[in-house]
Amino acid sequence: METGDVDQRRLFELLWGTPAGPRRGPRPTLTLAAIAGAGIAIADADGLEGLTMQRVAESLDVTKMALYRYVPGRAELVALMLEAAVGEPPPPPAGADWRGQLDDWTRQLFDRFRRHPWAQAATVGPRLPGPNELAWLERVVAALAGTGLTGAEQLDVAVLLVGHARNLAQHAAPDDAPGGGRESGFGVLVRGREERFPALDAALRGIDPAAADQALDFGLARILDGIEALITARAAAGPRSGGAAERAPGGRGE
Amino acid sequence: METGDVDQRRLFELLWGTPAGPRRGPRPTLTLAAIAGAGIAIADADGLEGLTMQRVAESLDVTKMALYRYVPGRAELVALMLEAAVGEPPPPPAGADWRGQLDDWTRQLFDRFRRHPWAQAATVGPRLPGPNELAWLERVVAALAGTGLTGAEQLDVAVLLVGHARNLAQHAAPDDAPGGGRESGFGVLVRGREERFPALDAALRGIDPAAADQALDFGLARILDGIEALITARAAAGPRSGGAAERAPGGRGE
DNA sequence: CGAAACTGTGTCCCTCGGATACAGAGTACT
DNA sequence: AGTACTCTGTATCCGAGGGACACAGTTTCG
Repeated sequence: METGDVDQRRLFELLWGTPAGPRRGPRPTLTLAAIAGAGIAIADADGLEGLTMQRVAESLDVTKMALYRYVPGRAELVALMLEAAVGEPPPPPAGADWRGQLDDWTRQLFDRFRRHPWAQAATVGPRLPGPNELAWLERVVAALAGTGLTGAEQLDVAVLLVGHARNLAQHAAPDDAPGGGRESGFGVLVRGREERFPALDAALRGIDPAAADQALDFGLARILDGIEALITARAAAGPRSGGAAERAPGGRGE
Repeated sequence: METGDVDQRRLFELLWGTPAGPRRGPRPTLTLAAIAGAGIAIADADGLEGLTMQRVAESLDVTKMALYRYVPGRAELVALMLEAAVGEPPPPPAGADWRGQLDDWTRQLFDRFRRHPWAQAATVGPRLPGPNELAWLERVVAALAGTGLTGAEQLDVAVLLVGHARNLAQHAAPDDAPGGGRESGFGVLVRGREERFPALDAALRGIDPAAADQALDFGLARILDGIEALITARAAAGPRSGGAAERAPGGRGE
């Protein structure tokens, strides 16, 4: 499993190509969308390691090899599943400023990741993004237009938010830890080793098991606060004509 | 490959257990550390999908099945490799405040991830952390002790920073994109579809290819700014006795 | 010195991704 | 209409890889 060899050219055609005109032979019984959908259903239930060409084929009432008429291999199938699973980005909330838009955007993306835990594993390493994925990105950059951030910074914000949504979805994926307190996860590991992890022990002691798992909110608020600080500082410092204001000199932001 | 079935009990023993006393039979020719090291070398070179029990065994001059005397299976081997690859956390920079400590911490972790690209894929989904991993976490929480943040918030900061380091390592892993501009990555996809991704196109146009890939710095600065804002606000609002100040009410902070 | 326990090995099996060759179906051209 | 071409789904086969199992050799304890 996990051959990893992706046929970039074929995959590009699958993700970005047009449906192609009328062919000559017998008409296909399957569609890319149907195959991706079947794959998603399986991966949602049993994870990526439960996704086999055999099972996808069975769920579509065809032979395993029939799938290879549509998809070059497993890796490309996963890429198609990912593109279908993220779907089109939702419309931005009406009348929201950049912060409201990004807040909503991140939560929506988080939700997508939570619904498809396998998407975590499918988004490791450099890969070819699909139209939907790029459309999500477009939303972030569009929301930040006119804030005074440079193009590079706008993309960096997108990377930052995607990362946060992705990561938090991972941590809270199947809500395996009912309480976030000392009883679950790290708690049982720290117990009995308090002298080795004193700070962790102290931190875990003062946790309300009910009000935990707000890591998404917390991190998102911090990130947006940091961006807001940069935007206001940038606006106060030099409200130049909104032209070719490039990456501000000075290495590490601020 | 990627069986995914992890023997939690055995793995816990491997990660946290003591080396055990003298046994009876012939003394083992291998060590867990040696096996993990061999695995790391292979995965560093060819990625996780290049890591097979066969190859690990060959590089240690034993049979494949000999490995199973030490490690329950491939999944557990990867967990051991991860624990060994992250290693012990570096000592905090002398005389640094919480911000300096966290900044250094994140960059060090980023470096670890960059050195072992497979660690990305090995850290998806909930898993049992090892002593080293917990020691890294301890450092963050220790750095934040006395800042007025609650225990839960301190852990949330750790999650946030780990996520950022992990994500950025992924994006810039093998510096495949020499320039970050319109020529690489998204650039070629946006070109010719400017009407579909107008904001992306505008953002990509104004990018200095040389000064790109500062996403780590940018995101980290934003995150730390956000945390700093919270800390100062918390200190200004109510400098109570540093006792049981729990999660501040108000849902989405700020 | 024998028994027990542990190590490394050889062999076997199953699953899974993928290549290849073939038979049928539908379309385009004469 | 008929024929040739092309595309679809299939059956068969292969190799790689993870892991079970039984066996032989080795070391230590009673």
